[in-house]
Amino acid sequence: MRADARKNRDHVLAVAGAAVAEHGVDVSLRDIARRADVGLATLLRHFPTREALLEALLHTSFEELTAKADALETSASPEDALVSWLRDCVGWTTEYRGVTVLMAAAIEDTESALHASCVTLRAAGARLLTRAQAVDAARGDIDGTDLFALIAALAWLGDQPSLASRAGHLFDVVAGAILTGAAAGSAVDGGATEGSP
Amino acid sequence: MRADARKNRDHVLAVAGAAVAEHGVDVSLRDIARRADVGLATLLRHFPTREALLEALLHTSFEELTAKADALETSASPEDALVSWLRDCVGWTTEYRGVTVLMAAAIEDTESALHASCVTLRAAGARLLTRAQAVDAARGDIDGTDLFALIAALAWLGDQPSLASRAGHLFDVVAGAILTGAAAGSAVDGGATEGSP
DNA sequence: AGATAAGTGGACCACTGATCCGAATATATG
DNA sequence: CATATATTCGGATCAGTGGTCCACTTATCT
Repeated sequence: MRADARKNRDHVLAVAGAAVAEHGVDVSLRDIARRADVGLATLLRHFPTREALLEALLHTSFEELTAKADALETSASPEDALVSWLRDCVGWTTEYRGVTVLMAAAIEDTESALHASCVTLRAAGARLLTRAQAVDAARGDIDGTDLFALIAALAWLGDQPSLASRAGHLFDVVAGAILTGAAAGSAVDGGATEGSP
Repeated sequence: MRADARKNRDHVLAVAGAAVAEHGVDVSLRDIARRADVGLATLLRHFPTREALLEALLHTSFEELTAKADALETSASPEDALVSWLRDCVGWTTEYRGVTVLMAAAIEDTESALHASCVTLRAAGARLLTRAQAVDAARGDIDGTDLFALIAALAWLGDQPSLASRAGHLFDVVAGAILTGAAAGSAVDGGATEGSP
């Protein structure tokens, strides 16, 4: 790649990061190009689709999450590791408003630029889940895809302005449903606001 | 309203129903107008926003769901009534792909044409929930909005092609989390496919 | 320095929801 | 039945979206 192209690419990526943080992943690509003083065509050549742009943007985040899963696998009890990692996953998505829908679509779309990252993430979660199931800390009738779906659903809740305030509490509820309950009381801090209609 | 206008309105509504059933709630309004042999402006005068069109389209469904809640309140045990109604709600949304996002946005947007219907639905669910909580059949730390959020999250799962296959099973998981567990085993048929990665 | 391959971005396309306004039309009145 | 009027209609238009094309510029290598 030519030096100026690399510079342009990096600059676009930096601007895109700011734009996504500000307006969510549905931000207009044309706006990003404008803010980067670059033609839309240039942006689209470096990143042919919105997914490709996001993949480049979120790549390190994905790696961090899978690394964290690996670390937790040896540093924490199976149930603590699982719940802690789930919390990290859901919490992470809040930084990228709207990314949940794209990830849900990508997990089965091998054409999507986000596909590989999503599959890796699911595998990392599946490892933690299996480990928890092995010691009967998590119910046995769910698999990695179920876990991925639950993460996505909880993350989606956090994306909805009207429901985001409940996301934290409902995370505890759902996490409690995943765990068998033996040690759930300590693993899940159910201290959220009591039901207040 | 003039007779021809009413006829036009009804015709548009019928066509919209077919279009939404076919392509989901994000179907192009222009397409609906075209299929109804009507100008886009005509459609938008009868239904100024997409929400308004959907409100007219889903009005009877909303009424049926709240009526069902009322009926269940006297015909079934608190836990059975709650779970059965939840299942109906989630199942209903599958007929209108994409409606979940709009409903989540409408529940707190008093300007939305769907606002009133969503609030009514939430209230119906809250009644069933309170009744179940009164006999300790449902956990006490969730309220009507939490329930609405959980329904929305499960419905959203059903909207995602890649995750829809898990929606049924995960409904059981989440329903089990709402119930206290005393009678959960019988109220929730956990017979879905075992985890098969 | 010149040849050549690579990168660029303005102009364009089809599409979206939304708005305007002259034309068509149903209804009410003479 | 004929005319007047108020209502409804829909094509034209606008700003916005993602995406594609291609003449032009520019960096790089010989």
